[in-house]
Amino acid sequence: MDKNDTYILERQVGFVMRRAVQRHIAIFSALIPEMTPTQFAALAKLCELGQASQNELGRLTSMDVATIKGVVDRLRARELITSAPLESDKRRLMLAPTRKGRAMYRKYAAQAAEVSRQTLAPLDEGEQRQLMQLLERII
Amino acid sequence: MDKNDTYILERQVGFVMRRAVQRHIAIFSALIPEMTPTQFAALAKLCELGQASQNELGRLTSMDVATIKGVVDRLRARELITSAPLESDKRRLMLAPTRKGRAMYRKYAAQAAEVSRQTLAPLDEGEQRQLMQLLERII
DNA sequence: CATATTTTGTTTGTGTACAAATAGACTGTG
DNA sequence: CACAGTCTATTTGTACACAAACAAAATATG
Repeated sequence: MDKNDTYILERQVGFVMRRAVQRHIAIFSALIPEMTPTQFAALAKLCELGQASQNELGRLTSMDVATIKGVVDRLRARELITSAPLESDKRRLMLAPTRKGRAMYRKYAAQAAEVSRQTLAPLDEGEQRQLMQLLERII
Repeated sequence: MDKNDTYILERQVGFVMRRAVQRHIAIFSALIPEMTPTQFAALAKLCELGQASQNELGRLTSMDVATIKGVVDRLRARELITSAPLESDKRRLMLAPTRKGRAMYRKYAAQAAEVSRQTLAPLDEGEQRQLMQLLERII
């Protein structure tokens, strides 16, 4: 078998990305132990929108229906968001942040930006921009 | 609030990486529906090593003790690997691929490389190298 | 040698992540 | 209006991922 034919785990994008995500999550949970990146993403997007249906929020945060349900359930259990069926379309579950949810978001938005900063810290500014642009193109 | 102070979910590395990983996993499961990326990683590394303890394999594939246990359990249930306590160190559980496991690895190694190729397909060769190098630096 | 520490593995609990099946509500078209 | 197709949400099952607590075995150190 030729050396170049060999499958080298460490050189596969999937493996490297998985490790980079692991490091990112570790940084996140060190800086923001109160919630997970996923929960913060959902809360942040909902605060940005003011309100949204569960499905909508899932699409905008790239979570599938089952995943967003779990995240929403946990945010609601902590009283960070509310949910109520929409009168004009009884299929839809409208979500909105509570005052507590907004406060939580405001409290951690700067920290969350710091998480991104620390994650990218090994790179200079130009490299950071490059990485982001390259990543966006393989989504 | 200044516009530059606003936390924009879509511009955070964590979010973009999460989406890139999602796409990668989708490509993987389309090309190799028989196993998950994680399972393939463990099998590939074990085939490369010939044998390893569960702990060792976990470290080399970046899986924590609980995760590698689950992955090993599932690979063993499918008779792709065997496990046996080591006589000279009864704490350690030595793993080795079965003939079936090696065959599985050989069968899909090329496909797995193709997964990486398709994941990076939107980029030209230079950009692919760049992305890999940048990712490796933020691990 | 005796015991403190480290290493390896297991278990439990929580939280993503997705597929597939189901149910109820809406919409479009005949 | 009827009803086929679509949309939203839920449920179930499987698979990572990690923290924390535990047990057993090995190693280090006094």
